Amino acid sequence: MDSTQPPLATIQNSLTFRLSRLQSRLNTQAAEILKQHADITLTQWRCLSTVLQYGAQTQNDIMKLTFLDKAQINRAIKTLVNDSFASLEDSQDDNRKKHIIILPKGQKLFETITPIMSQRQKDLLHSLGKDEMEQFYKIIDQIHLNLDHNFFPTLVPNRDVK
Amino acid sequence: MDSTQPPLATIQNSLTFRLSRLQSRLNTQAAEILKQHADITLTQWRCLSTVLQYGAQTQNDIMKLTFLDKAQINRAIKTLVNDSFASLEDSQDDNRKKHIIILPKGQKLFETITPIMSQRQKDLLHSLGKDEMEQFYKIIDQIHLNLDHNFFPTLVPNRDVK
DNA sequence: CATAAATAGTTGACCTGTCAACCATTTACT
DNA sequence: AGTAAATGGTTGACAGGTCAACTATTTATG
Repeated sequence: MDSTQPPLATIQNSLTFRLSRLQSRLNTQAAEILKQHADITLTQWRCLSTVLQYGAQTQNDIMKLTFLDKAQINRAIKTLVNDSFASLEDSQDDNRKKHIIILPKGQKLFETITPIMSQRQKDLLHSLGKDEMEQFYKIIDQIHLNLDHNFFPTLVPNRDVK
Repeated sequence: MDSTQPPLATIQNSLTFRLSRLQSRLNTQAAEILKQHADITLTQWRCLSTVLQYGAQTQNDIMKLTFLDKAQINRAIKTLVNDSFASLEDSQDDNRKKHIIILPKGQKLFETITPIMSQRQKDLLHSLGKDEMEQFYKIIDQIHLNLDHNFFPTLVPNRDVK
């Protein structure tokens, strides 16, 4: 391979590749920010803010809202409870459900981190126009739709290579 | 939480959240496709195609091109070698380097999978115009730049919450 | 030339995400 | 009412990604 300049322009044409790289950097950064201000993971943060911002009351609510894995949610909540950010209480109407109560410590954390995360998002989108951003979201949605719509007729079970 | 319709519109406004969800779905799908046609992981596939498409000759080349973790690359290559998709030979000029040689089995796999992956990408971008796509890539690049440019002055070491 | 620094690769430990199985409870069905 | 199915939550096992330490070799520096 030529050591002067790798053909980044070409390899980075792969959509999935580019997204995965961006995603990985964003995750690392978010995790750093969280670790810096309190010892909580990104998943824990997402659970906490889903409860406080979007009114999720149970693990199942969080699941529906975030599409995170329910095992992951369960463990994140367990840790939040362990660290006194939250507590669980049995539901009256349905004994399977457990209501997630955010304790003062969790509230305080939320209030500290939220503005930081908002600012981060602003900075990430720095220099992007409003319509560019909307365009971006629109495209993400479209890709989701394309995923839903079961394309890839050529990929359905077939002779394998192995 | 109201059981009728969760406020998806609001939570999904988070850039990182949306990207992470999209990314996770894309990964799952790619992994399925690969598993279906041969037992190789997404990382292994990326290593293989980086060698064959972009002329990477060493693990380090792959690293520079893909930004994958070098431990991850090392183990992926090890497995590819184990499964006779590739082999390693010591470099003449530099005894630290090991040249990655793709064996016929690896070549054949590459030739089988490549058109499938290309088609997949086409399908994912189905109904997106060329300029929309370019716009999309442009925005991804801009976010990368914003990440590089060390924003978040408010986030530098500070009083913590803990 | 000798030492220090950089580079390529390797490994172990750990952490996160994912999958499937499972229990308890509730709901739907006959 | 009694059984089957669905739901909410819990757990164990495992694959994947990440981090840091380490070896061996090469390059840079005084």
